[in-house]
Amino acid sequence: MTLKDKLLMEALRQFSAKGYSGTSTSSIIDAVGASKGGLYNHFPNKEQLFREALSLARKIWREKNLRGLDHLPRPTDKLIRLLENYRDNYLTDTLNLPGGCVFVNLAVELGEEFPHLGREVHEGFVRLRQMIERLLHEEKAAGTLGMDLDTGDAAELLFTGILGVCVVYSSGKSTATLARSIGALCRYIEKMRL
Amino acid sequence: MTLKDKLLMEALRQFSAKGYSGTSTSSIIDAVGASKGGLYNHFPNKEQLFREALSLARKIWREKNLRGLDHLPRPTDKLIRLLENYRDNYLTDTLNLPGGCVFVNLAVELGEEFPHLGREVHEGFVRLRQMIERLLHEEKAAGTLGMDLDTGDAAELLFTGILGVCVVYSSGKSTATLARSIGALCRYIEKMRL
DNA sequence: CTCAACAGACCGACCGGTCGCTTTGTTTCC
DNA sequence: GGAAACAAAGCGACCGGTCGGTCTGTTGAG
Repeated sequence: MTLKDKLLMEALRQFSAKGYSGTSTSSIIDAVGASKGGLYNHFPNKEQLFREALSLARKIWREKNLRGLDHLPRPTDKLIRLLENYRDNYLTDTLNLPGGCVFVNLAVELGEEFPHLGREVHEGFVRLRQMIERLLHEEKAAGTLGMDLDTGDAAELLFTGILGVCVVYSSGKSTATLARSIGALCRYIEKMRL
Repeated sequence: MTLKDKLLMEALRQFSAKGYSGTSTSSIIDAVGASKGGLYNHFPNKEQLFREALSLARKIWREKNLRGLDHLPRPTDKLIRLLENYRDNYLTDTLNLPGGCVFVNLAVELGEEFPHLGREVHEGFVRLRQMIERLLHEEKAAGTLGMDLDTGDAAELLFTGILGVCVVYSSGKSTATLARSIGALCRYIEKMRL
């Protein structure tokens, strides 16, 4: 693995756990046994290192959370799989994301210090919500979801629920609590099906 | 208002928006027109200033979110009122909490840098969840909630939903989205009632 | 006069970032 | 094939500036 990759992974680890301001370039360098010059050969400044670490985080998010969704024909099965992925592959990926979901953890700090990055993360949230609502809408159109269900409200519950789960897990790091929360969300989905 | 109070309020404002590491004592001092001596006359160090700002935040949380709950006899009405308070009095209190819910925003950063403070915040989360489940349990015991409802699962949905709402609002600061999310949670409560 | 409250100069440590140097790997020429 | 020439990667001392925190001096109320 190249130094750049090692620096990016370590940066993501530390940023996700300690925030942007709380992470110094020196501590990233020390952790991978590199030097200032080595880091600044690959990144013009700390902010760019952070941007690329966020890109890596987006890639990891997709790889972990969307895994196995395309095999499943039923939209609500995709949703349940997404939740299980959050529980089994994403949030508990202590190698890459020891601090939990970096987008949830840094949403605020970013919005204040780098408004543009904050907006990007916010748009990611919006897309997740839209994806959930689209899946619910698909299944409703297929007629297996109960005609009285408000897919917007249900999407809202699932979406905010997922983000809340990320907060609780980041705060307490309890896999038992994580499993209980994800389980409650999954059962909510199962109950809305006919 | 005394200098100490002004410093505490300003500290809470900045900590909630920029995090602990991202906020310097100097910027707090500048914002209230004070001096280093003035601040360190009242607080032995930055960490203690932060601890007392968190205590202030807990007081504000109770004042804003529990307002008017005791008049309401029906437990689920209390829950709906709590959600409305989050929407109308707490999250949108731009004077004290321009960054949104400080507990949600700092849950991660704290756990890593001040494990003890992180645990305190986490315990606050657990208490909120317990309060929600207790209210649901009360109403279920009163027989107006449907015997097949799993109060643990419902509490989980509402609890993680509230935290998720805090994240989204902190990230986007959209009152329209906030109203929609809170509305979805309220309708979820109303639907579970007989 | 006294003493707590406050102001602000000051301190060492650490921050993000630069720069000159060494090492390493690749290309080129014979 | 092998050595010279070059470019890129990596290193670490160093820079100005800011951090949290200290200390001395001033001030104003009782």
